[in-house]
Amino acid sequence: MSIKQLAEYLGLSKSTVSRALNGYSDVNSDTRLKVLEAAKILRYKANPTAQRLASGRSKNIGIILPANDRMFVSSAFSKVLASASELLIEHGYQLIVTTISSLQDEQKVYMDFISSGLVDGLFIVRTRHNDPRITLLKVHNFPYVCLGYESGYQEDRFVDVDNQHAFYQLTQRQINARHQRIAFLNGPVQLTLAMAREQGYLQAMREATLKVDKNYLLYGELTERDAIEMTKQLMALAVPPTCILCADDAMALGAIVACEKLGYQPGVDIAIAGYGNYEHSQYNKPSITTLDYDTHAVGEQMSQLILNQLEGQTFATQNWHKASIIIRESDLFEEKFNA
Amino acid sequence: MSIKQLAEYLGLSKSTVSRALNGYSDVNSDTRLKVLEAAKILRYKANPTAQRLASGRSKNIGIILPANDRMFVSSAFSKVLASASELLIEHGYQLIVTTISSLQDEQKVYMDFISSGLVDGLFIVRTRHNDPRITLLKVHNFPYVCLGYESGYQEDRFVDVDNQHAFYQLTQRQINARHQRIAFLNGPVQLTLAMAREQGYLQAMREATLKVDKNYLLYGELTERDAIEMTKQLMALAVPPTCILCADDAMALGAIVACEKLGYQPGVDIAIAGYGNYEHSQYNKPSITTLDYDTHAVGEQMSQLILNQLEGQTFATQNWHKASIIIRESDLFEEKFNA
DNA sequence: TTGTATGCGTTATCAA
DNA sequence: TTGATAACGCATACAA
Repeated sequence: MSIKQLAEYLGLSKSTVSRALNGYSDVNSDTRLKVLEAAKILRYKANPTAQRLASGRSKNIGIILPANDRMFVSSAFSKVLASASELLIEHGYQLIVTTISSLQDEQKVYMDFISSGLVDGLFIVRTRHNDPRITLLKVHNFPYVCLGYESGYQEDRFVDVDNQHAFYQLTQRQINARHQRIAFLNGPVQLTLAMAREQGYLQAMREATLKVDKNYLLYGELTERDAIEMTKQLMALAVPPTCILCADDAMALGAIVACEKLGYQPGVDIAIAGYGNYEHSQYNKPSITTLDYDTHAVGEQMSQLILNQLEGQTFATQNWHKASIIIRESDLFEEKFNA
Repeated sequence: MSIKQLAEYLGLSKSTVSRALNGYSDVNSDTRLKVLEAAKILRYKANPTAQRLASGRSKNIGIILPANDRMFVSSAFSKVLASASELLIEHGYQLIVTTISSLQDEQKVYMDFISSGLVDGLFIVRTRHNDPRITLLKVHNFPYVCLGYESGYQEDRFVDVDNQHAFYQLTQRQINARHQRIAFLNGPVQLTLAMAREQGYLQAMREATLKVDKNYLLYGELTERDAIEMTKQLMALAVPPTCILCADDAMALGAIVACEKLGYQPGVDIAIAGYGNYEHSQYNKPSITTLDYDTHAVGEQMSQLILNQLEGQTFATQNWHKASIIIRESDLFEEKFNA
């Protein structure tokens, strides 16, 4: 069923049918009704590929994720994507996720993707310091929205959790609990989220005039495994910390496991907290104190921002989302910390 | 940079250039070299949309996932997808993931997807009894590969873990440990994976001439939450089980949490095991006895099967993959079980 | 071995 | 308000 057949059936020209279908004003309203009805009866569906070629637009938003074990695994991130997708669908767009393996050249993959006509816009996640992907998209004037922020980002092109404030709060909480030796297991240093979280941590420490031992600030992947290694290092120090903050809940779990193996009891001997409120955190023993944010709102916001660019929509933008502390067992404290 | 410009630059016709680029044999090898070189220099990239329209093929494999919280969250599944994607990329294909919300009509979404020309083939996951999606794809003669199996599936169109044998083994292990009252928290009954796992469980029980109390076989979503509810039911029975097998590790975690809340000590008072070897299972307290399979091989296999259909490739097919038990703490047993 | 011509299913431009 | 006609960028049957 092509537009040609539909036109023949109606005794009209392809162009008239096309205009009627696409809501153009210069078409007789009777004609439009007939066309619409016939389209319904004959179950006519425009071929998206042909539309794309002719119009230059695909109605797809893309996102490129690393094809490794952790591809989709952060449950918080999965929720963000799910709600981003739902809003797009409501507006006639589809989210399409594709993968990049570590063997592929990132710039080339992005370049191919945007020049393929497969997508009209891109979501960029895990933004990095001076992110080369953003440079590329800017150069080619390609619509995008970042999940992540760094100074210089345009207001209408990013959504982020206020990571700095989140970790500022989380650190203050430990300071109020009279911790003095607070370590921070951070994610990869080039990620903007890691930089922001670190800033929040440092700010709180500074304000409390607590010294940050260089050995207390470590970087690794956001995995249990790396956190275990880093925790071992921490606890082997001459003066180990009494509190370990982690860049996400996977690391917090790793820290807990490592501490226990070393004979410490998290939530009693040592305080540990994470970020992201991952599915598992509430069930862990001890349950993990964490930072929670509105994943639904973040996902929606990303879609709204890209639609603003693409469709001239005017969704009100709210770039920044707050994270709030969920107090659980892993950072309850005892007087002994202050010995 | 279109093929037309490239042809003009070379002083050749579009068709010759096209054939040279696409590896046709009826082109002079000198010409081909020139074309290839020029394409490289000028950074010519064929426009996929135009290719698709002209050839009717997209070089994309699609997969449609529910846009809900658990969309990507099983870590085992994420790994499967990652390696499926990697193999596809090696062969010039891309995996594209799109979502379906609970508000959308599934048949319509699948229909739109396959008639859009966006994908050449589809992966079907979470196969169901008499899956209507498969019926649809068969009717339209659209290439697909299932992750999941039910009697009647074609050999070259599915990959699956031998769920039945997996749970047969897992149940036997509990029987050998002299458990007599073994419950099974299963997934949604319409899923083929749930049916197969249940068969394995029943088979082992039957062979051991153990009676399966109807109250011991429950169905729910593969989530911690549902498992918690189901476990409460189980343990409230006049004669509660001494062992709870779960359809996946998320449920196993839920079962553990619920049992502890009720005063039981998993791994001591009660045995619990799961499936999938989720990231978290090894770190839980108690660590979770589970069934592990080669996610990498499964993902690769899916891609190979779809390429066999699409490209006339002849990858050797291995439909069935074995799961093996990883013994951990959650189902260690004590004599008291046999009181 | 190469080139010409046509088609893929739309949208968009311009006359009528 | 409608209809020819030309793109869109490529693939391909057929002719040369």
